[in-house]
Amino acid sequence: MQLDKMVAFHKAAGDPTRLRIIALLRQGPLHGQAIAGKLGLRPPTITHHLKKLRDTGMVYSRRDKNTIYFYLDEKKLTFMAEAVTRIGDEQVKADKEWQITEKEERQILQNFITVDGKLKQMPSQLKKRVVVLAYYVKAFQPGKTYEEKEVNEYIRTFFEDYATVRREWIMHHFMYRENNRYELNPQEMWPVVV
Amino acid sequence: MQLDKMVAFHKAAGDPTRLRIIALLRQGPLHGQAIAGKLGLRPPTITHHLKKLRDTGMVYSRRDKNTIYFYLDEKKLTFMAEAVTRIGDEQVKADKEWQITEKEERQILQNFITVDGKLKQMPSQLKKRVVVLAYYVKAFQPGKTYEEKEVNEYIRTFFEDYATVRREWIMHHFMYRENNRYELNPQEMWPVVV
DNA sequence: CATCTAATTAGTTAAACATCTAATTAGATG
DNA sequence: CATCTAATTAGATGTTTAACTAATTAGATG
Repeated sequence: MQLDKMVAFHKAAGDPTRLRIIALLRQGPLHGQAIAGKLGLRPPTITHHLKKLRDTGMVYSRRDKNTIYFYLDEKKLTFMAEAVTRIGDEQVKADKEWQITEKEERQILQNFITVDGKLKQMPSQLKKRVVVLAYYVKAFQPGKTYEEKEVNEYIRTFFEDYATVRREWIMHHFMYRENNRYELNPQEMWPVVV
Repeated sequence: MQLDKMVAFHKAAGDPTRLRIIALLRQGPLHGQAIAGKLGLRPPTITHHLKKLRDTGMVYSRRDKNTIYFYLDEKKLTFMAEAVTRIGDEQVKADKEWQITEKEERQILQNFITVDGKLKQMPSQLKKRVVVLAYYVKAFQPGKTYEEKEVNEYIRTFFEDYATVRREWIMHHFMYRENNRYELNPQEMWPVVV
């Protein structure tokens, strides 16, 4: 995540009124007037704050008749909130040989994957491991959720140790787990390779 | 975590210069002039920013001769960064019968713990469970780290299902795990009971 | 198409804030 | 105790921002 996006996120979260809006939306969607009422503020003030929250992507809206409902995207919120705990990692990666060409990528996949698509072994070098993890995770459909069993079964079609692969997908933010179901993260949360 | 502390945290993190300072300190401690040099700013500016970072508790300092080194407290940083993803939970607790007197606490402990200190069963009601978890976790020394084996052994002196207890301690932020070692969190991170 | 509702934009005001220079303080050392 | 180094405080300046009122816009509906 780049610096100015992180700044925008924390600036957005760094205001009592906006934090209270986030707290309200965690309970479920609300429309502007309702928020204004609950907080004892005027509608334009709410618009002002919602604009900042929406700019970060953690809030989105849907219209129903005349009323616009605002929703909290808890996944995005969590991702952005945790980004500061990893700050600098991306730069380190960018410096330290983390650039990768398509040619290199092909080479890595060729080295670790057999002709019939099986993973020979999990690469121990981080960069290579991420390339391999990204390759296999693309089989999942964005937005769809999967049971742990399904995930395990899919992994076993190409690698025996399914627990390791599943754990690494979570660890590197390719997927996340909620209520014991698994779902692909948006690509912008994936580690920066290629 | 209360609202104004969260506001202060995100205000502190909502500035590019301060985020760059956090990124620098993640690599290890630095003194003021070094930070000023790396960021191309004047020392008073760094003092100004460090004051804000220190006020939140995520940065602390140690003196060595004439030079003051600034350290990042990554545990505190992580805790505060993640607090926004749980915002409102505490209020719900505070409303919903979450006040507890010392008398009630004694009663709960008496009900669930035998005379020789064993846990009869894990309470299913959240409030009671937290009371019990807090009681047993106090055996650990603040600041000391423990191997998973040690933790398990201790739990087994009072309850068979050590995995559950260990997991709940982590889940409720009584302890945290790092490099496969366990350590007590500061009490301010514990759930608000008593 | 006139009218209603909810949201947004425009413009104002007071407060907060990031940065700088200059002056001061806190400790260490000869 | 004079002097050095590093950090902090004080004060100034320009920018950002949270809140409001008043005016406008975007859609829905009779």
